[in-house]
Amino acid sequence: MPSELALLRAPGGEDGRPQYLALRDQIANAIAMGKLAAGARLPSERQLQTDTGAARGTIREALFQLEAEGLIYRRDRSGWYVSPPAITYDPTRWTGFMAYVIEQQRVPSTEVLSIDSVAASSGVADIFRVAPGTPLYHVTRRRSIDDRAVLIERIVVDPALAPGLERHDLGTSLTRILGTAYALKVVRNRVDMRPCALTTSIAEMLNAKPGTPGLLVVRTSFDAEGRVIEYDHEYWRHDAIRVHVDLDIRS
Amino acid sequence: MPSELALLRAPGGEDGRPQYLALRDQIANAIAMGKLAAGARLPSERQLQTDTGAARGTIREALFQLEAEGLIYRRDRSGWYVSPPAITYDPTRWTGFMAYVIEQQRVPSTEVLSIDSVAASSGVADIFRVAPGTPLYHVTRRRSIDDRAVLIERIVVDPALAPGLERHDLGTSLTRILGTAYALKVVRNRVDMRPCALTTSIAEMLNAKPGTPGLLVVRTSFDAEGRVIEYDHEYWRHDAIRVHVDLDIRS
DNA sequence: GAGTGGTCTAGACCACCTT
DNA sequence: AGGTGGTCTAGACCACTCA
Repeated sequence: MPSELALLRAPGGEDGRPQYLALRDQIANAIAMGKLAAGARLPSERQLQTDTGAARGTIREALFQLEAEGLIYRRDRSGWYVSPPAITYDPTRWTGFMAYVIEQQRVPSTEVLSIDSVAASSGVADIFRVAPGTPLYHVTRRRSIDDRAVLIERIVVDPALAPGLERHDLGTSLTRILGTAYALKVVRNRVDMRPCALTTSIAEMLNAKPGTPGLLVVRTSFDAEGRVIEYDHEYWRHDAIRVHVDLDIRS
Repeated sequence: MPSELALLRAPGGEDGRPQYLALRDQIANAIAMGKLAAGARLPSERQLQTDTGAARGTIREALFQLEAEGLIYRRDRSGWYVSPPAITYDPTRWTGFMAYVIEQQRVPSTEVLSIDSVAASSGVADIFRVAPGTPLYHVTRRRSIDDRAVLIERIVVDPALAPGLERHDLGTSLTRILGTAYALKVVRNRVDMRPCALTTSIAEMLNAKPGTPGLLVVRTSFDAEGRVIEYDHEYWRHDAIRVHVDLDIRS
């Protein structure tokens, strides 16, 4: 049974254009035309093989290409799916993930994967201005948009500033908890971003294949006294985020 | 003749770890230990085949993985090379590419690939607040760090604000030319960033393979009157850039 | 012209997800 | 249990780079 996608034998080869790019174009078009909606599942690789007559490796190259462009993603060993639109992230207006996503008419959710007390390594101790070995909270959370897991974050918080943090519901907004329960108000954010590949451990938690392209966001939040309130590593699926900054130039 | 890298037969397979990840680790280690310096060329894929006994496809998977992580890059049909360190880009302190790179002890260069007058499409006309069809300058440049091409940019400028722009040397800092020759001072920057894949035309100009991971930076610069001074699309090699923002939260 | 990566084929077996 | 993607092999020919 041919797939509903009406794929032609990929015409590449004769002209200079590689076959896998021709197939990429067909699928990209199907997405652009709305024949494949966001979240829809693509035909299986073997189905695409019989549809197009190409070898499986060629099919997969086309899929990898689309993945790199952020048009599709995979759930490990389950299938390929059309990526939903990305969320816009603005570090200058940071009010927390939940508020952010809701503002963009999407449905956020947060799961706490673990919360531990870990002795500060020398690097982290430096950032928090505490002695190496000082116990710090490590909170690991998974955040989803419309039920698709899009990021894993590892947050470090100083228990001296937020004693008993583990007794709060960390499945909501940590920024709000720190503000209301501990009167810690963020007045300055330092944000670093860079493309990366998801490591095996992170990829597992995102139900992705290790090596999937990602974006690493490192956020350091300070209060008015210059103390570090949160030190946060966020590993995003690269197709889920878009960064937007709008600001006056410092003189 | 074995390569100088002393690669073992990749041990994967017996344990759960895939062979290509084991090979990835060996190469990543060689880079971390300094056995492969930044800019150094890796052994050829066929050399790695004979070194490790793995099939070429497996070798290439390891290389793709390292590429996604930003550790290595390829020059199309020439070979694989160790990536130099990334440049840190701070949109809040934007003073122009040249100044930026020099500040980080690297050597920048800029080539003008083309400069044309193009009728404004409706989208661009909107941004510049001119009638669609109004002629606008389109400048395409290639910028390199230490002689490695790292980004292609396409800048749009309104000739009404900068008449005769094409008669200036655009191989230097456009920001400076606009400031000194036209008294156009940027006071506000809007920056959008997102991971992308390099299209065929961009990839060609960067001497990269189409589909190579990249980062797209869209920058819109305004002057004190709110006029758009520059509208700029920058396509970066993803391993060449790191974004850093440090700011006070707006209340 | 020799060597490089780029593309492509046609198989195979596996771990895991799904039903 | 059947189907999915994940991994791997062993070839082949091509376009292009580089010396």
